[in-house]
Amino acid sequence: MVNQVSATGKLRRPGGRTAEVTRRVHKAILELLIEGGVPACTIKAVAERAEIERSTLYRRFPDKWEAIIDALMAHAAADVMPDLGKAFAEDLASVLHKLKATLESPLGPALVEVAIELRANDGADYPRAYFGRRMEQLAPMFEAAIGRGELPNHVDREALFTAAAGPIYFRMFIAGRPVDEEYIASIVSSICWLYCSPSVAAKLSLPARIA
Amino acid sequence: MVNQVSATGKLRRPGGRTAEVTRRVHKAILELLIEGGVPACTIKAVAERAEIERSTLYRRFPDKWEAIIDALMAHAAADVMPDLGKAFAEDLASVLHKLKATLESPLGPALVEVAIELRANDGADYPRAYFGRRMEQLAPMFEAAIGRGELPNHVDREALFTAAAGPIYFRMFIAGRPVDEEYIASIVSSICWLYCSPSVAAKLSLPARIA
DNA sequence: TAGTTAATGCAACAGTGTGTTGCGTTTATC
DNA sequence: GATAAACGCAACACACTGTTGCATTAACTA
Repeated sequence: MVNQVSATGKLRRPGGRTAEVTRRVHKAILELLIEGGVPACTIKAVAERAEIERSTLYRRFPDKWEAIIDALMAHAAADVMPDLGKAFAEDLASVLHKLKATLESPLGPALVEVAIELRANDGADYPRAYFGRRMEQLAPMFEAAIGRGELPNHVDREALFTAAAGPIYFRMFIAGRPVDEEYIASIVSSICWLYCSPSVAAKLSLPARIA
Repeated sequence: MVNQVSATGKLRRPGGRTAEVTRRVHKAILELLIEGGVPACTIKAVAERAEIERSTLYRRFPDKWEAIIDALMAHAAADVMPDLGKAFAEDLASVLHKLKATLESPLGPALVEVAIELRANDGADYPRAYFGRRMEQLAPMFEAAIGRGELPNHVDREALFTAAAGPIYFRMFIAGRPVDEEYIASIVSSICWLYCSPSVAAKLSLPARIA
């Protein structure tokens, strides 16, 4: 009788119309997040944009945050990283440029806001899952660098990426300052200086200890 | 007639009862943010906690975010940094431990949430102001380190602090992972390795290029 | 292909938070 | 002490959330 999904967490008729509804809901959520951020992404607005009923959304998701998570995880799963280049420094710069572009897009603040909101409420499950997905996507970059001998086999990938991406998030959202080419280049230099093998680091024109 | 403050931005009778109302509002906002984060910090709840009228809040602040900014800026202004030690690495570690404690407190997610929310809506004025205030508070630490010869005179203080604090924010809120003693120590080592003068860096037992 | 029922559409409802306004009262300032 | 700034009070309109009962459609399966 009750159409709730919470019991199993999965729909028992995932095909056809249901799949179409899911697709439209994801599309509507992402569009609304891009257009007006989380404040614009209300259940009512999502339902209208997706041309479905509000009650359908409430029967599918416990609250709007679960719906947003669903859409963002699907979006992340479909996302692809930049093509690999010839050197780790080059690849890392590409990844950070892509990150900058994402965070500067209207979807950027929404991504961060969702992570913060969910951490404050329901723990860190979503951030961990989202971050884990991102690390998986970065695996080819790390493996290529290790294959070239630029990074040691046992490099702490998460620590490296955190040291690279953390300052970008911080500078953009916490410090409220722009992230430009030069800043990204300085991050790449620092990371390589700290993590890459001596032969790679030696080639860097890093004005070390002077930043 | 209309009691609005938005025109000048300042109250024309800031003393006595008005000052008491301001004090109670700030106290109520911080308490509510600590107890239940931004979701708990509604205009209604603030008014009840501060034992004032809702309309008074609406006449003072354009919206609840302005009220929250007011309370957080006052809180930041009254905040003090840890006492200075004998070495820059020591001081930086103290600051990062304090940051970790703040971010792990119930007020932590609220601070980030406010920064994100405001950046998405009204630009980056508040994050810049808040960050600027924090940098001012860190000035003694930098000047002491420069005085000891540990940091060069022209060190980019904002870049240094961003490289130190950014990964902590990222690891805690974006990656959803805990920040422990060891991680802070590794950050301090990395920062000193990158920014401190060679004589200081030489003393560090940083497992460089191995993380 | 037909039957079962999961999934959705529809409509009404209660509850809560936001933001505004008019008017009377208190009190800070000169 | 006079003036009006600031506040208290009360009522209002509006938007979003979340729920529920019943009708309708259509996805699965036997």
